[in-house]
Amino acid sequence: MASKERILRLKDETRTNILAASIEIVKEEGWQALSMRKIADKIEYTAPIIYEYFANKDAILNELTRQGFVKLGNLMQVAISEHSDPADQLEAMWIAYWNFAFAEKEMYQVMYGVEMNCCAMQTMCPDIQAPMNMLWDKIEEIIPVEKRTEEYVDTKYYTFWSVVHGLISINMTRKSTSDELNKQVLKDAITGIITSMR
Amino acid sequence: MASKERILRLKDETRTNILAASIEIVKEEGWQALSMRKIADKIEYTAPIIYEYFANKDAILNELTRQGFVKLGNLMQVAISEHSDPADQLEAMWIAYWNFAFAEKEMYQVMYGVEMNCCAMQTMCPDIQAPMNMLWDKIEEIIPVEKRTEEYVDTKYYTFWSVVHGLISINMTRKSTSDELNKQVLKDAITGIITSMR
DNA sequence: TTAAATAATCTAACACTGTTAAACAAAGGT
DNA sequence: ACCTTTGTTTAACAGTGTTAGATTATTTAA
Repeated sequence: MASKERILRLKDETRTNILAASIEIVKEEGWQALSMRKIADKIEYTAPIIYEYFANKDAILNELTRQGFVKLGNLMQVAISEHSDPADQLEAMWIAYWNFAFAEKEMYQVMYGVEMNCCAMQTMCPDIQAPMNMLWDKIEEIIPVEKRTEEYVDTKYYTFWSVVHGLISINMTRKSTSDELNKQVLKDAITGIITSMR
Repeated sequence: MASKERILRLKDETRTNILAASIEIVKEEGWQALSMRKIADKIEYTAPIIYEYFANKDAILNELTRQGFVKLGNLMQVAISEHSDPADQLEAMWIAYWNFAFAEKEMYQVMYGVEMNCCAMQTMCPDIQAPMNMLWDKIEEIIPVEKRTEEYVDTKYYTFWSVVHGLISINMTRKSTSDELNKQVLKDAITGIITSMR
């Protein structure tokens, strides 16, 4: 009966292998170069076998996206743990967000890219919502009680996200801009919004 | 000898038809549904003749992108002409940018989408640079002379763009946010940056 | 007007893509 | 040993961008 477990473990392993191979290809050649046959080649199987583990290609991308959000959430957790002042924590969280975007560039593109299938976003599984909630909660914490309405927190959250995400996407298409300029704008924007909301 | 001109006019016409058909398909089914055979169907030809007018599919997308930037530039020109105060002009320009993004959603995605081929951006033909220059110049105009260094203008330009583009992309993936909230954040951000830079 | 040359257009194919159905092989249980 | 289930592959379909060759239509020259 233990062989059942071994086989389940093996199945799980090739599932993991599929995802690992996918992420490898995406990192090497960009996510538009990801093909079922290329994945199959890398895990030394033929393409149809992948459909035993994932419904289709989108399901693979969805899973990668989910894992990306989990990773981002963990990085934010670390950022929080390294500071005590809420404002410092929030800043560290956004910088973690920024660093993640460039450390896992292709990942970020799949996670936030305009081109992604919108259905994935509508599902909005908890893992995907987690980083957003972490930021939302921290923003709420910083805003003084007398201003703290849901709408106000929302506004600030979207302002933050817009600035950071906008800056990231602009830097992904045009790499010409200097890193100092970027960090300058980023830090300025973050501290600006933080001071403005308390 | 006038027949030569007629023929050239006809050639130009089918070139225009190809672009018109493309934009139609893109608007109807999104830019990922654009295929050479679908274009050919729409202009009542077969696929290979498109290659008489465009080197490949990317060339078509590039041309559409160029035309998008031209259109955006014109809209900005109108925005300028409708105000006299530079700060009002700049605000109107960004709002024109915002409106363009949603009026020509697919266009904007092709123009600024993270997924686009980066080579198109490296070429950076004048038409593509035009709207950027218009904004840059207007920002420069508003900044008082004592602060007016190239780096400072750059910083402000990128801050603007980040906020607006970020807000746009976020709203393109998630439509849930209320329009009032968006306009609020947009106007707040624009006036905020404007007051901060003079 | 007819013949040759040129231009315009299409057919067919190649090498890909995601995806599915059917065939096959290997293992397990009875 | 047989049957069933599971894992895996082969072959195919419909679609993609793109190109070479054949075909048709038009213009030019004799």
